Amino acid sequence: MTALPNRDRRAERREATRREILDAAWVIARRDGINAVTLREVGELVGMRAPSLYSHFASKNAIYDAMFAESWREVQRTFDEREVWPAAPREALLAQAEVWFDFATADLARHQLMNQRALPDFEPSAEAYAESVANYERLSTSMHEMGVRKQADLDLWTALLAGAVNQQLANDLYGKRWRRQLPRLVDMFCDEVGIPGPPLRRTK
Amino acid sequence: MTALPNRDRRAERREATRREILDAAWVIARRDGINAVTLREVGELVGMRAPSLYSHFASKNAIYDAMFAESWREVQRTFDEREVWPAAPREALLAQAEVWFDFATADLARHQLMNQRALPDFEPSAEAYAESVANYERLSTSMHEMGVRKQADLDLWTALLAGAVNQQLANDLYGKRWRRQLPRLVDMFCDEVGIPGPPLRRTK
DNA sequence: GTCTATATTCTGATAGAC
DNA sequence: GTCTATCAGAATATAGAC
Repeated sequence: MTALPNRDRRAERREATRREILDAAWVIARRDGINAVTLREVGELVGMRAPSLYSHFASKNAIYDAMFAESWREVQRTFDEREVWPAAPREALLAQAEVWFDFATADLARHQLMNQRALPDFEPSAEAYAESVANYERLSTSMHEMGVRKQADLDLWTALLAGAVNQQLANDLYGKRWRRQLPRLVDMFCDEVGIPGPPLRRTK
Repeated sequence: MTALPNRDRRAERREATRREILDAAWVIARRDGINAVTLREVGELVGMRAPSLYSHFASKNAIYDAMFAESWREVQRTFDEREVWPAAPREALLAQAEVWFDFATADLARHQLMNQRALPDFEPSAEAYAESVANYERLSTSMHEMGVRKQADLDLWTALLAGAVNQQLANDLYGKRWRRQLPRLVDMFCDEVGIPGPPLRRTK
């Protein structure tokens, strides 16, 4: 009985190539927009001809699908990586808002893929979409623990965050005009839904 | 001295054709997305071959440019058409918010053209962009009259509106989940920036 | 002002040799 | 798994006849 090696070098290599392909797609997306990714250029960046990509992804949309899924996993990871959150509820909410805001505004192409329907012929697969749902559930649970239990209150919170992100990306791509509003938005939200605690300092 | 006719029938006809072309482009955009407009299909809908469109528009982007400009003119017109606005400031703000919200959510393709960068190779001309600036100035003036004078306060207001619109379009396209939040958002805003008046009824 | 014909270029995807 | 060759089709835009 010969023991198999406990590392599958072939699978590792294969996974590394998929990684390279996705990285190349991200480079193009960040440079020219999420729409501008073409198989030819992805291939060029990884040193392959376009048809060879089909050995690793079933289609172009399969590449987008993997990008979509990994973006949402990255959100989760970004939240999980931070071990300490403020104890005071308003400070905690602000910290969460800032993490989400910074993530969303750090990469316009990613944001368009995740949150806007920028790709006419792309719809995430069920598996990829599940990553996004998982993130919403993390948010929902976290808010529930803070006492936000009504759907309408959660909707209010997502609207406040989406609005700040959206305005920042649309009107002040490299600035901080709407990021500065986050403490204010958190206070307004907390006052509205009855989360106690001393108000955060505000930017008036 | 022969009098010229006081109607230029040729110019009228020409303008009517431009109008038909734009209408056809809107039909396609609403059906398949703003990206999906092609000159072939626009031509088909107006009973022309694609190259003939070049007699009326210099390029495909010139069509998008006209669509962008007329969208913003339509916003202006929608606000101008309404003669009576509530006297109470909070009611007035709510009415304005609803008008904007309803306009923005009525047509996803139009919203993507106006407010998101859904078309990689399109940038509005200076003339078209001026229509959007004019709208912001109308908003700014109107808010100023209500006592909202700080840029940060105006930014707050645009973030609240953008957030509600964005969430509605992204997560509840045919519903009213975020439209119902408008009275609440108005009250929160007024409390925050010091606009007096009795609170609106809220949806909690 | 509309047409035909065409240039030019690009796209995602497949077949089959190696 | 990667290649070459190619398909099949789409796109915007231009030239020039009528």
